[in-house]
Amino acid sequence: MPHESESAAARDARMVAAVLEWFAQAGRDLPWRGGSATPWGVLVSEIMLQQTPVVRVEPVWREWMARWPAPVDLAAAEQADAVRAWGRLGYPRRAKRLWECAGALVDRHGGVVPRTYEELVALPGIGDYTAAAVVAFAHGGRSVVLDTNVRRVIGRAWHGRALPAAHQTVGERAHAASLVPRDDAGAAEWAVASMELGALVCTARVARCDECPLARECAWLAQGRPGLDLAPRRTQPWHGTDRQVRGRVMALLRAASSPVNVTGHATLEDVEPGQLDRCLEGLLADGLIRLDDADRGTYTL
DNA sequence: TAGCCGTGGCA
DNA sequence: TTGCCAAGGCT
Repeated sequence: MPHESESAAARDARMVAAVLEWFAQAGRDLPWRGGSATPWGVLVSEIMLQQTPVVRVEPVWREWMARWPAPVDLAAAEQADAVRAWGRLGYPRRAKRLWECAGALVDRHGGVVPRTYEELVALPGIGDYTAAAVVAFAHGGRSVVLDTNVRRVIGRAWHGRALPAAHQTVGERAHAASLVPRDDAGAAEWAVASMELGALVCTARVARCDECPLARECAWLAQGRPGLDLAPRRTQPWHGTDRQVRGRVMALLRAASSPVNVTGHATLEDVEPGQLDRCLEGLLADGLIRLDDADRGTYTL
């Protein structure tokens, strides 16, 4: 092996070790961490945490765990109850898919959360990240957990890039995989520690480099932290969009205990009829709402 | 494969 | 105040 490769590998190992050491003293004590939660609890937390901050997830997660402590419990519930209990976490399709996931766990896996990436990624609502996360955090197994936090940490510290590209590349994934410790426990620790570093220190907007265990080695910091302001992020439109109207319809139906005449409802008077109809069609197609009475125009979850 | 899908807090 | 963005997945 060439001397350069040995040196790079040693440097990688040193940086990984520094992140693990940092996490041991700075990591948060979250209820789904540290082996105190069941694999099902970990899975539920991962779905809830998709694009949603920890502080908003935690109370809802506790309610779900008390109400549906195992997949079989959620599978026996009504989809509408799952969507309602999802509350305002956002992306209610996640609630529907999690409910479907519980059913699939009962049907295909005897009500048990499987241990392999391949089995997990085949379940509703579980993609590459979540499957890898459940392998690591629910079962202590080795996987390549590559979320936006880990991508940002690696991109900055190793490559001097302010923010990750919109999509993963083969090369990026290969490099991330090469950094994962060989042993199961070390791999799982690296996953949670590198994610935590991205969540608490190496954040997207205000990086706290003075607190970072990688500050001495960080390529991005060494270059003067370039490229943060001109970051080409696609701005998410919101006001007046279908997305907003869908959210308002869902909020209305979540709060209702009986079917609601949505198109005639006072709180939606400002919405163009055409847009409201389009959103209702979309929600019906997504299986998030049901038409109760076509003549009266009433809907339910 | 871009585009789409909620929500709320913060700089 | 408002744009940014937070542990993605699906089509």
